[in-house]
Amino acid sequence: MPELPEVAAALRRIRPALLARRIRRVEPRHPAFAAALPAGHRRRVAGRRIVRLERRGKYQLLHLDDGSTLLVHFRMTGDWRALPPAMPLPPHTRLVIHTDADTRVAFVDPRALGTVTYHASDAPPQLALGPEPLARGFTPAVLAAALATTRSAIKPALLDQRIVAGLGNIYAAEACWHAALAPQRVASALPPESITALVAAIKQVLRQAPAQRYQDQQGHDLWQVYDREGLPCTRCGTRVARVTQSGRSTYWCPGCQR
DNA sequence: AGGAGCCTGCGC
DNA sequence: GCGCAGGCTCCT
Repeated sequence: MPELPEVAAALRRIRPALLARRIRRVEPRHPAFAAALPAGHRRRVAGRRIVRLERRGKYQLLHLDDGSTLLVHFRMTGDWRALPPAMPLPPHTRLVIHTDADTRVAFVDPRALGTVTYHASDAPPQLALGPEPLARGFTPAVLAAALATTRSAIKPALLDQRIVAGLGNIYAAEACWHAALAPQRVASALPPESITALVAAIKQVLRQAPAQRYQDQQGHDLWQVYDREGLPCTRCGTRVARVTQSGRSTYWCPGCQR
């Protein structure tokens, strides 16, 4: 699920169960999660109080009362579920946080590519992240300056979390469509009007993303180009195309994205 | 810049 | 079977 809006929603979902609570135990339920958070780290986390929950890009930081941090990333299929008392663990639960209030939060992740890692207070996580796209400070001038540092095409550049923090493969493609920009345009060579349109498109796409899934009430996907190869563009009728950029699928409309 | 690897599930 | 997947890191 996880691009910025979904990560933000997941963090809101578990906040009541975790904020100001003491962690009684962190229980890995998959070898990769046990390896990423070894017994020594789990021991240090046990007994600590969670004093703040923060999102930065697609990362989540659970700040503990001794200055240490649990750093969380959903990767492709991670998600949080707050568990009502006595509810059995959902399928694909990879890690469980148990609190002193007997609340439980499950890290659910079918592909098990997500990560939960411990960072002591003297070595906090160093996240190489660009600006938050929904912040006031994310302006055309800021994006232009960031894009000037890369030689890549615009759509892969939008996936670079150092340029802007939180866009993933879907919303990067959708933003290019909304801005009527071909995804293979050289990022550093875009004219100011295009950058301005792109900033507006990014903010619009992220703001209108529902918290759960990007679908209407009938369960239809709301994407304009993503996963629509061969279907008519909703703006100009041209068939949506799929190309590979930096190993990822990019969907775009060759008719109206220039 | 491009590709492999990490993991598992899904649709063709 | 095979290809693909809303991500990131490390390698050539």
